[in-house]
Amino acid sequence: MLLIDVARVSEEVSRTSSRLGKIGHLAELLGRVRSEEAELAIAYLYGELPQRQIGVGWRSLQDLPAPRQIATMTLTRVNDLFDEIKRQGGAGSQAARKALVGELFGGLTQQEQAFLIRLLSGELRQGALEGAMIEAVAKASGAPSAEVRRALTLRGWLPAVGAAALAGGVEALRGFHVEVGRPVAPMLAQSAPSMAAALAKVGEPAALEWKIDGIRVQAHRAGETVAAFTRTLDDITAQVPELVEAVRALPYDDLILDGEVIALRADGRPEPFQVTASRVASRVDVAKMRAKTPLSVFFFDALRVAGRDLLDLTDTERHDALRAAVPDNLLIPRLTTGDVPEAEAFFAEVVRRGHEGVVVKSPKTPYAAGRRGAGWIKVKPRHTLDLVVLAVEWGHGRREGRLSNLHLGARAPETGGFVMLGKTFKGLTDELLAWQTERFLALADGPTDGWTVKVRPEQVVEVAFDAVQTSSRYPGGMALRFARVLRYREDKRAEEADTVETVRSLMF
DNA sequence: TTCCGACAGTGGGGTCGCAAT
DNA sequence: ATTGCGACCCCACTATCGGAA
Repeated sequence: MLLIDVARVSEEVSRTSSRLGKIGHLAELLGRVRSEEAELAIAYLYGELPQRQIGVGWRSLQDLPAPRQIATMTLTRVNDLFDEIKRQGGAGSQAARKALVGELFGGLTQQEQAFLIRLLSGELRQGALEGAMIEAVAKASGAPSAEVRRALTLRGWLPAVGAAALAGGVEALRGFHVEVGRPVAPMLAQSAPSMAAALAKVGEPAALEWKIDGIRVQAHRAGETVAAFTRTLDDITAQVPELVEAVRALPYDDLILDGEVIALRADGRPEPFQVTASRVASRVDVAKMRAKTPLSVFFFDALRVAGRDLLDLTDTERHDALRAAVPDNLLIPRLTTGDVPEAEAFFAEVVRRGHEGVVVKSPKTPYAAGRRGAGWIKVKPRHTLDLVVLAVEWGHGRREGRLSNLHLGARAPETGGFVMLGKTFKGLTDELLAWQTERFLALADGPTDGWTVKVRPEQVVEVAFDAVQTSSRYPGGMALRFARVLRYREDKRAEEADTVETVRSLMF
């Protein structure tokens, strides 16, 4: 199959607003792809590469050769070039990589180039990704989408599942099973603004668990072999020897457990997320890092114990199996209750201990792998500040032509100025986007680089955030984590905004 | 007919490792 | 030695479609 066929379908999908329409276009292409190229077609059409990454990002996609008129590039040839690009390494590799990227793009038409740029920069922006592709595979293969989802849960790579479905239908999908050593897409949590809201969503009684601010890890053990995978299924076994040792010491040798690794201080309180992230990301001298910043591991779910798959069991049943396999000191603290005051006391205690919040779990739900199911609801405390908008950036995509991303500043009374604490684009409705575009154009002040519009510091905005963290990027040495807009404060003047000192007092 | 679950999009700060400067 | 880039860790929130109620 030619790349142009895929690029054309992608464009068609972009133009179609109906979700069923998008699925139809995708399925139509899957219906005519040769089986050897099915995996490639599926991957490219939902924004993935079989290579996962090839070391080419937005910067490497500048200054591309002129397009050709005639489309001749096949999917197989694209894949071969991706392989070659990925293999480049060592001194001079950037030049070699650039040459290969040039060779690839020099063989493409305008439309194909545009498609590959979007694919490689991770922004397909066609309104259809994995969810739509699952349905398209189901439609093209004649298999129920639930079967496709199930196989995907167990295999973790949709192109492989899709190719199997297209070749062998439901029968082939049923051939996928849990394999120790191959990660399962982890279940994710929705969020709620309060414990009461979370309990109401779940329906009481619920299991409450500490939410600790570390790195999600899925641990596998087959015999004496242990492996650890992140949320995106990357193998980080080498970076977490503490986990490997802990799992190897368990009394079962055929296991898949779900948990979190985190760096704790000597007094048991959590280190800031940055410390845990630094430790887990370090690959060069793990032993040295470990001596300085040891990791603790805590488990909260079990997908397989003693060779028995637990995915379809209820939360309660899985937790019983977990407790049988893991000693108490490796378990995330948990309380089952339907009582709101009791739940709120639990929440307050978790926060008092310095942890991130609570996950409220429905006792009856199975492990909804890869989904943000209603079975898990996270609740976190929320801080707010009244800050001043210092500048605004033009938006992309559906926000094109709107001023979108706000630069936020706290008041610095001693200088009479403002200190930037970060940016946010979250929490804005279309109505608010329209309003702020007009408002900030009216406040525009000074030269613009065509991207960022500086404004007179007069507009106060109430911002919610999770924490203040140390920052080497911003002048105050601190930045907001997960900042989002709550509302504009038309009743407040900039001189009444929160100060840098107030923000500093919120750091831990 | 209305409601709500699932998805996709729009970007945020921080960290590491590597190659180029 | 420093800087830029790619990849990946954490992520919140809104709009939209279409099936559920």
